[in-house]
Order: sequence, then structure tokens, then C-alpha cells
Amino acid sequence: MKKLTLDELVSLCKRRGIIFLTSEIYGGYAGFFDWGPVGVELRKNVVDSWWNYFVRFREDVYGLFGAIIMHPKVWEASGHVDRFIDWLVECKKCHARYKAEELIEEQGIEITDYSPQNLERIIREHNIRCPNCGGELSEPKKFNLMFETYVGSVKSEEAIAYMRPETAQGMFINFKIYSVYARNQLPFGIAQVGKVFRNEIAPRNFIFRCREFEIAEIEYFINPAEANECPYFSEVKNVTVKIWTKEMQKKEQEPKEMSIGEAYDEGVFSNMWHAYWVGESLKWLNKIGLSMENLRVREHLETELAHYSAQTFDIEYNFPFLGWKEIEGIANRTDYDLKRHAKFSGEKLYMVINGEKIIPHVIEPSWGVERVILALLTEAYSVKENRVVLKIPYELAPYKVGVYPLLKREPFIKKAREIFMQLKNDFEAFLDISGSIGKRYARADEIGVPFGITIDHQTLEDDTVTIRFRDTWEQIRVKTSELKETLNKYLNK
RNA sequence: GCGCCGGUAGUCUAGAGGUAGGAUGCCGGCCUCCCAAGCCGGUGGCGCGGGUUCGAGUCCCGCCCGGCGCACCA
Repeated sequence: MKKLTLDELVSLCKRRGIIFLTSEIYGGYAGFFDWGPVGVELRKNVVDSWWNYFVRFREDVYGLFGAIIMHPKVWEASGHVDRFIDWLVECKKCHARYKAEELIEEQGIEITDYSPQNLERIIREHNIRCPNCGGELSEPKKFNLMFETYVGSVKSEEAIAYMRPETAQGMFINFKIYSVYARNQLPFGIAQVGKVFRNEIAPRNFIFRCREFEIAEIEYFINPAEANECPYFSEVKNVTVKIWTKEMQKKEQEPKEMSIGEAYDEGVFSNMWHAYWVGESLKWLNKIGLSMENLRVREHLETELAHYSAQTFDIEYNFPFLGWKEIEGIANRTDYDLKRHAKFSGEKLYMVINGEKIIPHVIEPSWGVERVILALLTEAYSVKENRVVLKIPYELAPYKVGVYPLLKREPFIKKAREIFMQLKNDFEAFLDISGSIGKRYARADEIGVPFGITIDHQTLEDDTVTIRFRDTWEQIRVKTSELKETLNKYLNK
């Protein structure tokens, strides 16, 4: 079968009202996207599925809908201000870029004043040149991956606030409230879905890398003394997937297919809870339609670990047009964040359980919603007889059922309206009377509508209609009185 | 952000100094009892700004957007 290209997917997303670049009448705006009538339903269904699976249908995870702009100190405590803001100098000859402070410190010069004026003065006085080609260096330029804004009406340095670049900190700053809500027991988790903002240098590959995107994330707090006591582990131990540990990567070995249970026994994971969350993540991704063959678990090398992480696994999806790419990360953040916030805020961020003071450790599964949906669309995209059929799992389909009069005239239209009115309160339904019947089926297939109800001549005689199935194009005939029940059966409701 | 390449109706594409053409979609009509059918009619376009030229999708400059490579990816 021909490989799907990103261009084909982008084209479908635009022409069918799913996702498209924002502000196109002004030439577009890189890294920002709008979701159309179909996309907005799809996104909502995916997020609902996630929320049900990880929050509502669990005993131990609590939801949060946190602020996008938080106290600026949050980002000092988290380490983002230090690690997201740099003064960079650029070589005027070869255009290589360097952190100013690193170049200066490499010369054995101690910096006491980190202001850009002073950094530049040191570079000029010591005649520091490009280590690559010896070229002259530019003045230091501020390089900030966080979007800044000003809170209050005065635009001063003191008024700078940041658009959150991750949702995690919203959970950490509310740890006390949630630990009480969880009745002072471990483990428990806090879940949040929301927009985050990162001022990427080069947004690319459609919605794969954007500047404004959505994260679905859980911070799961465990007792470090009980890190290998996960009562749910039997639910994931047989999940089997390709796993690529850092050792395998260093030895240039291929990923190895193994179960989560086997991998845990072999010591692949930092602890049992970490293994559990990798397994649960895979189960949900598989549930929403991503096949296990297209998923793999890759451990981060030491060099790519985030400053807060003891061990991270990426769940990667094999995009036909991008190769294996991260759609979710599962990090062991240990007690890094709670300790940092305790230090910066002066609050006591620990729990006392049975007289013992415990700073919980954190396992953090973190999904990129756009990336998951890109994988979902990729997996669902299929071609049948030269037509696109989007085989989205029924529960996620933006519309469930289309109603079509076979011919565009009375009394077919009247009867179709009746059926539509009968269905619309129970299903995401629409009525389409425009164009030939084949054209209407084709349009519905492109946005993944699972069922089509057709009103034909026989309907007018015996009050039966046909149900057409998106994936097979087969039709069955049912009484209109049994339509709702039959559709529910197929939808597994 | 750097380098190379590109940008023509909603989508896909022809045109490379001289009247912007096609396909498809969409809308209306005729026809049609089931898979983008047929016929007729309609809708809609050179990314933005400046320059060169009698004349610019076409050549030049800047910007924007996209693809690829590098860098970045906490």
C-alpha cells in the first residue's frame, strides 16, 4: 500500500474542517492552529476518553483545571527560568550560537554580573571569539522559550509573568490541597488537560511541533518506600510492546519486544509504579485505535534527560512520514519539584503518614494531545477504491450517523427529516440531502462517520431503512422503530 | 535561528516577461431506487509589500508561510 504523506493528511484536515493553520487571511502564523467543526468534536472526544480512563473511572486520580498564568516564582522554583532563558551570542561568520556564560566560564573567568551589558563587556575585553571558526561574536541576545506577558497595566520588569510551558507545576503548587483531599494517603494522582505555550524556534511538521498546544498529564504521587508495591500491576504486566532501553541504544541493538512484566523483572524501569504507568499509557493509546505494532517505548539517554528527571520513557509512534516520534513521555520526577517548591515558597510540602514524614516521589505520564491526534488520524487514514475512509474508532468519531434520502425529492426528504429528528437527541447525527448518494457517502467516509441511514423506496412502503457501514460499505436493513437500539448495539453503548 | 528549495481557486495542478488554463470540490437545474455517475449553468485563484519594465505568477529585494538539512527540543 502507498505510504501516507503528511501533505495528504494536511490537505484532508483542511478540506474537511478538522485542523488548519491559524490566521490564513494574513498569511498564516507559524506554530498556531485552529480546529474546525469536525476537529473540535474529535479533540473533545479524545480528551473525554482520556479523562474517563484516567480520572473518572479510577479511584485514585483527581482532576484539576489550573491557571495558565501562575506566580512567576513558580518558574524559578521549577528551574524553567534558569533553563529556558539564556543570553546567546552568535558568530557573525559561521552563525553558530553559544550561551554567553558558558563561553566566558570556559575561559576560567568568573561572572558576578549576568546582565547582557556585562557579558558583552567581558567578551570584548578578553577578545573571546567563536570556538568553531574564530569569527567575531555578536552582542548577547535574550533567548527565551517561555512566552512572556505583563500582569497589571504597567509594563515593567517586575510585572513579567509567563505563559505556562507545561501543566505539571499547576499540580505541584496545589499539592497540599490535594493531599488533604486524598485524605492524607498515598498513592494519589492529580490530572490536568490544558493549553501550554513554548516559543519554539522552528515549529514544524503540522501539529507535531506547535507553539501553543495541549498537554494531558498526571502527576502521580507515591511513597518512595513503596515504589515497588503497585496493587494494579497485574492489569499491565502482560501488555507487550517493543522496548528500547538506553543500553540497547548505546549498543546499537534493535528494540526488543517484551511484556511490561518481563521488562520490570529485568530492571528496565526505575520502579514498579513507573512500569505500571507505561503499561496503562499503552493500554489507552491502543484503546483509541493505535496499533501496538506502531508503538514503542524508548528510554531517554542520560544526555537527553530533563533536569528534573531520574528516568524517562517516551512512547513513540511510527509515523509513515516522520518515522518514530514521541507522542507521550513518562518521567520519574522523584521529589525534585516538591523539594524545590518547599524551598522557594517556605511551605511544608510533605505528608506525615503513621508519624513518618514523607516527601512523595512523582511518576509523570504526559501526553501531547495534538501528537496523539496526529497519530490517530494517521492510523485511521485509509484508502478504499480511491476514496479516503477515516477509520476512527466509533467512540471517537466526530459524528456517529448521517441520514440520507436516496433521492433529492419528496417524499424521501420528508421521511429523512423525520428519521433525523428521531435520532439527533441520542446520536451526533446530521442530515445530508445535497449531491448524489455516492457523493454523500464519500463525504461522510472522509470524516469517519461510522453509519449512514438511507431512506429509499422500500422505506416508504414498509418503514425500514438501510444502515451503511463506513468500513465495509455493507448495508443492513432494519425497522425504523429498531434503529436506535441497533445503532447503540454497534456503538457498544 | 542558519542554509537550500518552494508558494497559482477550498483541494490538486498547467503556465517561466504579453488576455491565468485544467481537474476536483461547492451551489443551482435536468436526470437518477445505492457508492465522488452523466449533461447544462454558476462560484472561486497568482502569499504580502516594494522595485525593474510599455507590460510581472513569471525577473530583483524584503517579509510571511511551507518542505528538507543543521541547530534547538527544558
